[in-house]
Amino acid sequence: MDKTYIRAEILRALGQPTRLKIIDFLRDGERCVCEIFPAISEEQSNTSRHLSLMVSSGILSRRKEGVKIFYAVKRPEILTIVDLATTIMAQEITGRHEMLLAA
Amino acid sequence: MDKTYIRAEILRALGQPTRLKIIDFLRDGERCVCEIFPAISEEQSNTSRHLSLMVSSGILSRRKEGVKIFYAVKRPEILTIVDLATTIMAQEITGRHEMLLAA
DNA sequence: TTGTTATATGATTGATTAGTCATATAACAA
DNA sequence: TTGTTATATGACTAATCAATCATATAACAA
Repeated sequence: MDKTYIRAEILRALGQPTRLKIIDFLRDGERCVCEIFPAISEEQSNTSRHLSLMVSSGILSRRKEGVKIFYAVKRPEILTIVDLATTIMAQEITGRHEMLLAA
Repeated sequence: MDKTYIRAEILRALGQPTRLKIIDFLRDGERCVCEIFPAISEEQSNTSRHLSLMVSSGILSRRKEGVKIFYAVKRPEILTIVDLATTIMAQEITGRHEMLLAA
């Protein structure tokens, strides 16, 4: 129940390439596993594990409909965080580029 | 140079309890290692490793002054991300609480 | 019922990680 | 010079992680 630990868990859940690919794919709305894993070119079982991890970290929501399970980004703040990471990445790349030019 | 991988690296650097404690301590401005490690109750060597990791991930900046090395949060977006994670955590806790009440 | 599709999970492997202890380096003071 | 303080790093360990393969479960169709 440590708050630092819970915050870290949320951010750690976002900090993995396969999971980021899933989140990017879910930007347009909910999708079932059968749509997600071919879209990100990962195995079904691996995709399923990452989806479960993100549900238990509070990143994704899960909805069952017949045989299919639909996943969606649970809160808009998630996408804001990912977008801010993109901003930081862009600034880093610019910065490193300028360092190279100056050298 | 994969962009998904770089974004993941930034978020992963934020998603660890000891590193979150460091970032929280650096909210008020730059601090040297000798101030940081007692404040977060971690070993000097462990703290130094986490600081180096965050510098190479683009999270912190490093400034040398005599014997001391001062670290600071490199970009305001970093703190925004951490604050959003706190918001998500609060919503998660509220949600789980309501589920308990409803059960 | 049997077959098919969608998803989850046990068992395993190799890689990465956080943390510790001891030591190295570097800057400055006396 | 010697001593002291601040920081970084090599070597190591135990724990966690991502990915894979095979298999289990669950829902529905024929």
